[in-house]
Amino acid sequence: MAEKTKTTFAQGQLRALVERIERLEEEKKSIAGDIKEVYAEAKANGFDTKILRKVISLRKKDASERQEEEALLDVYLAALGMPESREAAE
Amino acid sequence: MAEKTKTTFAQGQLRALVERIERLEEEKKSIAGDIKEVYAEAKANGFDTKILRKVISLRKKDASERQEEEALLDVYLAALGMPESREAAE
Amino acid sequence: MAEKTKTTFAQGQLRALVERIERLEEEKKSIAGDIKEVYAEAKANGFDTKILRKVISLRKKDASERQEEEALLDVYLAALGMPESREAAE
Amino acid sequence: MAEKTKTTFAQGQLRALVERIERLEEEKKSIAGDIKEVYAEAKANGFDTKILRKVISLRKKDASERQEEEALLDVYLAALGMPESREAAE
DNA sequence: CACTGGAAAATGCCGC
DNA sequence: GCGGCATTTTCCAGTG
Repeated sequence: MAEKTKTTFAQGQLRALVERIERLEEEKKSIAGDIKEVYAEAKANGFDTKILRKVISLRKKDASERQEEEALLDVYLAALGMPESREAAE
Repeated sequence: MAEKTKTTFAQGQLRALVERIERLEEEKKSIAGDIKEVYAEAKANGFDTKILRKVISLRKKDASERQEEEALLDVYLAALGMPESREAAE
Repeated sequence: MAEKTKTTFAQGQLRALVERIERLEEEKKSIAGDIKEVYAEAKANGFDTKILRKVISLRKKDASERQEEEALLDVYLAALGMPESREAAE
Repeated sequence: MAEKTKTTFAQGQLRALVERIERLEEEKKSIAGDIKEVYAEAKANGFDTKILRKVISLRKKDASERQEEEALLDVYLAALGMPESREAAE
């Protein structure tokens, strides 16, 4: 029966998708826990975690800003017909 | 010079902490990307991602509800002066 | 001078917005204080505030669960191509 | 029956407390909604709400607190060899 | 007074 | 591109 086969197949697929997602979210959560532990350790060593978080977020911002610059640079280089020129600059 | 040694040590510690955190956040982000990919794949196979997300969140909610029930039980037991009664249930 | 006028106008607007927001946050804070007082009064009358808080949060959760169910229903109806079917139920 | 009277009284009290708290939380929520509206209006008038929020939160913090945080942040950033990183962040 | 847990705020993400 | 929603992060009050 074609319909049933299709439905069954879709069910199996769905099940597999849900499992994969839940597995990945599990991993993500676990890593989040690890991060928390590192902050706890930092605090135990006398660091101010609030400031530490700010430091991390500043560095993140710097990085993404740099990425933007690089993306823009790529656009300019591409416009000049020099698409791979800046590979070496990394 | 003791002070300088201490400062240097703290610097090294800070550096190490920042690196560990950033490494872990990298991993977390990568997994988030994987999850996104699974949703994309689901969509490509004809699944409605909005519903799929609902399914995932419902299952998550069921899990947290169970936890909430246990927390409530703890509160009630504590209120009855039986703080450790359900230790064994863990 | 058009530019200055525009700038001045924007300044006045900004000032007004900030004042309105700060005023509202003041009110919000005041109400939070009232809530605190009610809990204090409850405690003075022999109620266990921890349990009281649980009760409140459970009732809140029940409410949001109802909403969640309706949202889920919407998603399903939409998936079945019946986007406005339950408008009347609001 | 004294016990029953006491219990009934407590029930009525509890009910009243719960209602008062829920009423206040309702008001609080309503004001939060008003605040959201003001931000929406600000955005509609061309203001960057993200910056606007930052303005509000800066005004909330008192000056000396801000100075302390900034000083400590500078120390951390200097330890990481990023002395100028936070110029732009404010 | 430090810690934990829960509320509020902020950010990011998805679909339209 | 934006508005709304969900997640994440931050903050704060209560507790021991």
